Formats: sequence, structure tokens, C-alpha cells
Amino acid sequence: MPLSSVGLLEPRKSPVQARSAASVDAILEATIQVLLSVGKERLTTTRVASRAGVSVGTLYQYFPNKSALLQAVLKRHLEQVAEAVERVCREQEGNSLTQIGPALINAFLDAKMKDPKTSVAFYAVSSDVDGVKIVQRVRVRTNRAIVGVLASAREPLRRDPQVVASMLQSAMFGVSRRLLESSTPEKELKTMREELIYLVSTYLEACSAPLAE
Amino acid sequence: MPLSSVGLLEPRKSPVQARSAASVDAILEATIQVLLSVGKERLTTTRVASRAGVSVGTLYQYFPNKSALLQAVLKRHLEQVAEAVERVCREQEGNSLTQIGPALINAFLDAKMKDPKTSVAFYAVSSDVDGVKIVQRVRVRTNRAIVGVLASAREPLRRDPQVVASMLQSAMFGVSRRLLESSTPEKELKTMREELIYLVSTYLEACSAPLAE
DNA sequence: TGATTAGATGAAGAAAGCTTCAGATCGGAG
DNA sequence: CTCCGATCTGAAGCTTTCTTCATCTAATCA
Repeated sequence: MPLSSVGLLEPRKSPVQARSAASVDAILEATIQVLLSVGKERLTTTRVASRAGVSVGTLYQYFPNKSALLQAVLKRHLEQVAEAVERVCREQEGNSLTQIGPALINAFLDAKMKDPKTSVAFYAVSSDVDGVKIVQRVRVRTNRAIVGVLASAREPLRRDPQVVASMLQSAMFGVSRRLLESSTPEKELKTMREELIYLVSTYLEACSAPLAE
Repeated sequence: MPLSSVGLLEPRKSPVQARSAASVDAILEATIQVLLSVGKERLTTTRVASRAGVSVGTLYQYFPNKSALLQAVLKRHLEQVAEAVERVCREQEGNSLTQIGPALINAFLDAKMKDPKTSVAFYAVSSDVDGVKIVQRVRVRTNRAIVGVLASAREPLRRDPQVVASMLQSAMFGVSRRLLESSTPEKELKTMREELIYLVSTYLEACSAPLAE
């Protein structure tokens, strides 16, 4: 399965007629389904096409190679999470750190743990497909959003917002990954979520300048 | 590259004569070197054997398949990190949380970031080789050690040590992964290490019962 | 030294899956 | 209704790499 990571990410052609757009969508969905049902090792372009109800040829009309196909679904998934984070950050603008922290964690975990099986599958895919680059882009976006809310918070930060945001991200990703790699993600979710909120809260409190002492 | 994850992890035979032990070692080392030089996509058993100065046949005498080979090197790497953590935990036994936290972080980061390139390469390998199971075993070991020191600390914990340990692990892994996936791990290491120590310190302090108020 | 077992060799078999492309079909404009 | 480009089809070519095994060499011991 030599996935040349050369692949252009973009579809080969843009849909002109309606049916082709439908094909692309079906292919994308089928990819995830095949991933979940047989795993990445046995995910073949033929199988994906078949599941999507089209022929391999059609698949290759829209994706230059298998790698690009996988990249496309990965990207879509990560962007959903990024959007969730950006959304809370916008909503929490101007609030106090006490509110921002928990809100951020909840939004992230909700988005990431919404469909644990899929998220887990994507971890595996990511390393076959030059996923790091995609992940990085998303990370930068997310980071920017977090720095934004932090800066807008009622309490000023005593520490570099950039670094604080990175730290928060690391902790969030660390926890979600741990959960997803555990055998029973849903079971531990509640506990770990609460603990993460606690961790982040104490951290943010410590980071904020003492308003009155 | 269909890596049947069925592979037995153990070598097919144990070395009786000295030269065979040497072969196994050479093969293991060569695997890492090939991984670093051409990447996992183009790592072939032939190439590894060639680099190790033996023939493919010899390789297959000690490893049932490619997957087992990769698992072996991955396992070795993870265990080194685990040992480093267990060591500090032993050393810090009975100290205060103020000391334990930083010591733990430093030991972990030192071990994990010792050879960033290799660590990064292993991330990619892990998902091809059923690495999750290996990672999990190591996690459990590490968790046990951390729970141990926490319990031995001068200050009693107000929170479930199990959960606290999981949280610490998640944060550590999250940060190290973030660093390794960044384009310049070494650059950000210092900053992130300090920040992580700060995070962990404030967290542990909050977790400990107030001795005097 | 001769016998016996451990270890090494590497050409070739076999499987697998990606990707192509020549030809069939569909949809819409005129 | 006709025509033409858009879209679809899927058998087969091609490449690649894993893995085996019959055979050869090295080490050990009596």
C-alpha cells in the first residue's frame, strides 16, 4: 500500500452536472464507512467505489489517488472539530477565564468524542497520508482562536497567550487521544472531562494576574 | 504493504550461538536506520536486511514477518521511556508534590525528546502495527508508577490518584506529541517544558489537601 | 578430524491492489 | 429529436514487496 504522499489534495475536476457532485459525496461517505467496517489495512479503492455505488474509474475521476481520497476525509473531519472550537471562542469572547476554560474543553471534547470510532480510525489514517500537515494547519487555526479569547478575557494574563494556548491545546489533545485509545472511551469520558476542566481551571487561574490581593 | 497484525511479537528462535544474537541486534538497529533514512513507506524487509549486512532469509529466521519486526523496535523504544519514568518515580518516593511534578516532567521529556527524529518515525509506525496495544501496556506500567509516587508524597491528595495520574500522563503525552509534530521540536522544547511544569505544579498543588490554612 | 546442528543465503513464487483507458451511457442544449 | 460533452464503467496491466525453502557455510563437540 504505497501511498505516495505526492497526491494533490483537490479533486481532479469540479462537478458540472448534479450527479457528479453526488458521486463525490457518496465516495467520501463510503470511505469512512469502509474505514470503520474493514479498517485501513483492507480499505481498497475498489471497495470504496463499490460501497459508494460507483466504479473505480469514477473514483479516480475525482481523486488522483488513494492518498488524496484519505486526505480529503481526514481534512473534513478535522475541520469540523476546528469549527467547533472557533465557535466557542467567539461565543466566549469577553467572558472571564473561569467560564472560558470549561466552555473550551466541553466544546472540544464534544466535537472530538462525538463519534469515537471514526476519530480512532482517523488517527491510523493520518500517519499514512501526510496527515501531520493537515493536523498542523488545523492546530494553527485553533491556536489563533484560543489566543483570541484569552486576550479578550476579563482578567489579563500574566503569561504569553501564545504559550498558554499551546498548552491548553496540548492538554486537550492529550486527553482526547488517551480516551480514544482506551478500550472504553465513553466510560472514562465523564471523569476525564471533569478532571481536565479542573486542571485547566487551576492553570488559567494561576495564569491570570491577581486582580485584588 | 498489508501488515497482518496477526504477527507473533516474539522472535522465532532464541539465539544459541553468539553470532545469531549479533544478527538480531543488527537487524533491529538497521530497522531504525532505514526508517529514518527512507521512511516507513519505503522500508522493506530486503532493505533492512541489506543494511544490517545479512540476507532477507536471516531476517525471517528471527521475525515471523515485517510487522513483528516493527513491533519489536517500537516496543524497545517505548520501554526505554517507561523505564525512565519508573526510575524518577522511585527516586522521588516520599518527596513533596512540589518536587515530584517537575521531576516527572523532566524525566519524561528528556527520555521522549532525546532523539526526536526517531520518536516521530515511531508515531507513524505505531498505527501500522497494532501499536496501540503496546502503547497501552506501557501506559499502564507508567500509570502504576505515577500513582505510586503520588501516594507516597508528603501531602495527601484530595483526588483520586488514579485519575490524577491519568491526567498527568495525558498532559505529558499531549505536549510531547505536539512538540514532535512541530517542525522544530528542539526550539519549542524549553518553553513548553517550563510551561508544562508550571501547569502540573499548579494542578498538583490544587489537588493536595491544604496542610495549613 | 568427521559428524551434526545452527545459521545464512537469495532467487523466485505468489498475492495484492492501484491505476488506466477504450468504449458505453447519460443529460441537456439547440 | 439529435448531438456532444460530461460522466461512468470495470477488466486487465503493472508494479511492488512479502515470504519461502532448497542449499550452502560455520561452529561445536567427540
